[in-house]
Amino acid sequence: MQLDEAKNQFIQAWGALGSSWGINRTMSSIHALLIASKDAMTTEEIMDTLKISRGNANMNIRALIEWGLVKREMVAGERKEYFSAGKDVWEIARQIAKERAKRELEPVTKIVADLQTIEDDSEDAKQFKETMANLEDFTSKVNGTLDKFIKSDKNWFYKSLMSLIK
Amino acid sequence: MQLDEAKNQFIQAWGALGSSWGINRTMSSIHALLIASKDAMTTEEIMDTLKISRGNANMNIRALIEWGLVKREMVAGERKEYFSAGKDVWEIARQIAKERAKRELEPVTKIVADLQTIEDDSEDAKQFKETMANLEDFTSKVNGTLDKFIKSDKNWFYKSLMSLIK
DNA sequence: TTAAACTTTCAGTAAATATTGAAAGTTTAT
DNA sequence: ATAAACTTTCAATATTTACTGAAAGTTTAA
Repeated sequence: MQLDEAKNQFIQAWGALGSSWGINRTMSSIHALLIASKDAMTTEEIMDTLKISRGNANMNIRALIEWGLVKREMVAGERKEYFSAGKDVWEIARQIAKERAKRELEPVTKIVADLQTIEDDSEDAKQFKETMANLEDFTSKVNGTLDKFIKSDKNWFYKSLMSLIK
Repeated sequence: MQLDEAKNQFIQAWGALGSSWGINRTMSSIHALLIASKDAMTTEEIMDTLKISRGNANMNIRALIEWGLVKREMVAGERKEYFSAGKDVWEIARQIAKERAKRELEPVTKIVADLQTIEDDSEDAKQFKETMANLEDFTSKVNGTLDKFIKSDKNWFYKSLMSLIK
């Protein structure tokens, strides 16, 4: 297999993975392309390689920057902007976990907490409240772990995980 | 707040959460409805409550059953099928993790392993292989943890998690 | 067996989401 | 100040994904 072919397959696979987890295909593909590339790339190069429009490239690069997965780089003497992605997989996972927890888990946790305040003592309501309480307990534990993970350096998490999986 | 209103909000929130994680809204809503309901429900009741068509209800109920999140129940003397969802949040998380890892993580892991076999010793290729190796290491660790999680009883995971987050 | 009670399928349609590309906006060098 | 080099925006459009509902299929009781 050639390097180019390998990169290509990686871009495909990463793009598909993203899209089945609710991240748009182009965003994941650009991310994959930058992960697989040694050097930083310009918008133009990204457009050409992935055969996407300027607008699409621009929007998704910006999204990746917002997620903290890609950063802008200036090359001395050049007017263009260059983009690169971190190669540290732990860091990538951390960033993704952080963003998604913030955007999607937190709002639900808030609602679930509220829902336990209903005043109704039917059997049905009792059971509902119990389920919500369990759910809150669970999400707060997940969040707690994520928080530690997010704040931790790679080593801390690595060690904990190792001891966890023995 | 009334119980019905609370259930409603929960259904909305759970549905939105699912859809931002690549699980369709109806599927998550039905799941939420069944989690929030003390008794098992028929297709008819689900259709009415969520205002969805028969076909949609049927397809998503079947998907939930495939995922192991919902089960059919027969009520003695009744011809209709009743459906209910487990209320144990740990079990739910376990089931979801298991299904998604199988469907979406495994294929990528396989590809990533392959991609390290390219024969090319440019700097660029060297770096690419290194990134892929890290990625493989990472996913295998995640998978290992998931496996333990999936096979474990609630207690095992609870204890491990507690020690992890201290 | 047959007909009522129920479940499943699927072609057509609707809704949500992503993409394009041209125009507007911004920055920089001279 | 201005024009070239570049970035951003957004309305129109294409693509993907989900939903409907009627028809076909299945099961059960008598």
